[in-house]
Amino acid sequence: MAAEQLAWGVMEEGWRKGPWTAEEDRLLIEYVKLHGEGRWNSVARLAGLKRNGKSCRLRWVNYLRPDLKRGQITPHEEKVILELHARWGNRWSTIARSLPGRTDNEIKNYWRTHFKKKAKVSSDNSEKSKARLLRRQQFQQQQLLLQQQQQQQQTQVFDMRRLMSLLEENENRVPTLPQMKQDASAAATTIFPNTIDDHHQVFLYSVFNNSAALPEATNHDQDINWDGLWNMDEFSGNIYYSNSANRATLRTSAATPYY
DNA sequence: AATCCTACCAACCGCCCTAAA
DNA sequence: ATTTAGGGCGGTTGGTAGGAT
Repeated sequence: MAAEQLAWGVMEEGWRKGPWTAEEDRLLIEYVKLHGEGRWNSVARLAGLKRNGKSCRLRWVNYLRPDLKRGQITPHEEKVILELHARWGNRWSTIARSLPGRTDNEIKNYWRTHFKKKAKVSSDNSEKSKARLLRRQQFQQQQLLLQQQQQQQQTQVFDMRRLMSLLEENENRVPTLPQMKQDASAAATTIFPNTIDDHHQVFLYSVFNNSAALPEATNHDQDINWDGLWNMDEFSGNIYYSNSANRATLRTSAATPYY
């Protein structure tokens, strides 16, 4: 192990590792000029570099390529990253294809440093979410009792404001899609025992369902509710995006009932 | 001034896929 | 049908810089 100790910038099995020197960069650039991209394992032999093919490819793709965009990620790029990550998850290369000049590595690093922490905070909040869910269930039971008392005198009033408050109370939870449908239906029948019909149920369900359509939802610069957004690891496949844009949509819908 | 902490990011690793031999 | 080389991808590591204590 003596001469091949695993440290930065030392030789391992004949290959140099660690940070690239300016001279190595120059040799690699020269190689690509002459031979084009590809055949990376030939670089060592043809360019006189003591780097393996993988290392050369990575250096070129992530750092030396002339079409790379330097500098800070712009707010617009950040928005694109957020939207595409919501859609694709950690498929960094797929996301990178939508951001010319940015590499998957760059985007991945950006994501981890800027947003991963929020995801952790969100995960820490999951216990609180469970407590909120319990309170919500209790609330629904109360509502059911209340509704039974009022049922006799209930008129055919479509009170969307009550629905709004119920939805807002639950804004941070992350239900599954079947739960969402069930909840929408339950909320509707709780509040509108006599009036709810298929038409209204379809509407209520679409309200919940629209909340999961992030690309449209985050095409706004409003404050995003990160708690709901970053919980994807824990709730893979059951993502619920809650943000002010959705609530704004809901308010609009409430003001203009959907018939 | 020294130490600690955090953000940033270049580079590596292991796994996987694909095409050619 | 199998093997192998080349390359892509996502996860992780470790060095560095700068700010906070």
